Amino acid sequence: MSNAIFNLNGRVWIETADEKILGHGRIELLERIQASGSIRQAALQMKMSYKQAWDLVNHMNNRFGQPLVTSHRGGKGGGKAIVTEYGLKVINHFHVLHQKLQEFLKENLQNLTF
Amino acid sequence: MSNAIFNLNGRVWIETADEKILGHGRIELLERIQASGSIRQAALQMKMSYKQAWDLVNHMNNRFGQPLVTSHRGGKGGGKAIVTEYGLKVINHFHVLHQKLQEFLKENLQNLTF
DNA sequence: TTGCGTTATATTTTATTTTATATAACCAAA
DNA sequence: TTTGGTTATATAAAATAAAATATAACGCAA
Repeated sequence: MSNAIFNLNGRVWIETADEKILGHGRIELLERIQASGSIRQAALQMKMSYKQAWDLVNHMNNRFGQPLVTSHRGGKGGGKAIVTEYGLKVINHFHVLHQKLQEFLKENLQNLTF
Repeated sequence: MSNAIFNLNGRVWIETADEKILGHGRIELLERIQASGSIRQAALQMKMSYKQAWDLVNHMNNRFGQPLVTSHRGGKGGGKAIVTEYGLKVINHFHVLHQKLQEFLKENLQNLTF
């Protein structure tokens, strides 16, 4: 039977020896960049500052061996950002992990006795 | 084969509809209170302020149906805090969850391809 | 060549969180 | 009855984090 009061939740993330480099929030950011073609639009959608979004993208690009996002300024629309093939692969990979975790959480919620 | 650069990590926690009420850090706090018999000593060990530790304990006691920690001031040693039977049960339960998550993480690290 | 909307970056300001400080209440034991 | 070390609580100070602001660079399109 399920527990009506408490819920079991969780997160997974990718880290190096000393820092987190990819998790739930960054994945959402990547997806919104992919959908909008713009770091700024993605930031607005997630109610974060452009600076914060740019820092996150920059950090990911630095930590992974190759860029997950490439960007250009000027031109039609003022500029653009796209998620690379590698970035898309990372997103998909993370989705699988996330899905598996949801199953894990669902299974273990059943056993909660408090 | 395992991945030499990246690691997969994660956490689980108990929450109500609107807030987290028990996770990794609070469990460690409970354990240290149990071991030392003191909120203050537990806080010192975890390098957090007494206030922060007390707030966490108070929050847990409020959110769960019954207290996980009971405390008394004055007397021998100046006062004391103990983890209730219910609290001990919660700790053990969380340990099982944590252990299962570690296995989950270990299994899925194998599949990391980036 | 001018304007547009974005990327990229630095700096300042504001807000939030954390830590420090102070103080009262408490009670067993000396 | 005094001491000691803790619980419990409030307030002030300090440290961090977040947000706002400003500005240059950019290149396509009108």
